[in-house]
Amino acid sequence: MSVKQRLLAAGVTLLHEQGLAALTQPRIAKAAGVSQSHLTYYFPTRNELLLAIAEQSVNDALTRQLGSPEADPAQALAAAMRFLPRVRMLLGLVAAADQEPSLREAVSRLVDHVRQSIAQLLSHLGYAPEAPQVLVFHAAIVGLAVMNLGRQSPQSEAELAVGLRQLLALLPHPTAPGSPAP
Amino acid sequence: MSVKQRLLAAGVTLLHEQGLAALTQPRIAKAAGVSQSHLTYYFPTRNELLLAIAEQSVNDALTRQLGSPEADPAQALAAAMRFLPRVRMLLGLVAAADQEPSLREAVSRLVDHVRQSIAQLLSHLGYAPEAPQVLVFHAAIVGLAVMNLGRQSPQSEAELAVGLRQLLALLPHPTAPGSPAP
DNA sequence: ATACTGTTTGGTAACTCTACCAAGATTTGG
DNA sequence: CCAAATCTTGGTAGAGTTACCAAACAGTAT
Repeated sequence: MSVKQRLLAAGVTLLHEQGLAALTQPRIAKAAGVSQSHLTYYFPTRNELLLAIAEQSVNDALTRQLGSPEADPAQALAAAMRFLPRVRMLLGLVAAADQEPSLREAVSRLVDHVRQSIAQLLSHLGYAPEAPQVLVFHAAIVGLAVMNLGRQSPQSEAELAVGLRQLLALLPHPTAPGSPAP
Repeated sequence: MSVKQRLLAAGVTLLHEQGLAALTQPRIAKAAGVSQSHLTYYFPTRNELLLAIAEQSVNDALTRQLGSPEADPAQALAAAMRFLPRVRMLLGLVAAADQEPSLREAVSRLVDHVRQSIAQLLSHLGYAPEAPQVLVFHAAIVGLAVMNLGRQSPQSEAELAVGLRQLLALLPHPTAPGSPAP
């Protein structure tokens, strides 16, 4: 494993576990087992580092998400919302992109990919939603996950399940697999 | 206006315009026109300061939101999603609460209040949604706003309008249609 | 061997941030 | 009017951060 990969892996882990504020050069370098000054050899500025970590994190999440054919897609969605490290990572990404316009393209790609996999998941469930429905489905999942991260209470946990159930109820017939859309 | 109020107002402004990372004692003190050391007189620790600013910000947003009987509630919702300073503030609050459990109660109160006002807005529109529908409505609005903050692109702006329209279409018929569909 | 290229390290300058302290300035209560 | 409480400031210790630099190191081609 190259030093560069070790650095990126350490950065992703840090971003997952402690959020954007903990993503500093000394901590990443220490976690990767190299000197801090050596990190700047690979990533001269903090923005380059952040961009590389963001893309790595995005790729990780997508391959993990797309690479696993879930037994129950609805369960997979629920688990994804409950998985705080990823929500934390995404929140950090959004906050960083808000302040650093060069990151927004990466965020856009991530949003598109996630939405595509949500559409795929829904079609596996027997739904055939149109684009606007996938949009609100995606948005609602993001919103539920964010509101859970900020509260981390029994109530917010419960809302994840209730919200998901309600979302599925809003879509066209669940019991008719392969049902065509108008 | 007392010094304490000036400090809180400056903190809210900073949180709105530059996000959580910019919320430091020196900057708030400078914006409020007092010495930095004096800030610690009122707020000995950073967490106390952050909590006070968060609650002030929450109260501001709610009173402004609830205090104005909007001509068109749907327009108000669209405007709220597009208002980046508030989204930025909420994102910072969530991130802070994620790392600082003592903030989560304030976030919970905020979430409840916002959801209540959304329900009120929807009933003004002629809808009579049940609780789970308000939940997904709220979640979708949060998600749309967050995804827009992280991209700030023409596409994300467009999704705000499309998503809102789709959300309203998912709810039961308006019993008193005040405005014809565009 | 020698020169060249890329890797790695320790050290550090310059900056920012939080928290504290001693000492004035101002207001308030008796 | 005076004393006590409250407010306010400059200064600073100590920790953390980014970014840079000179120098040691390793491999590879000449």
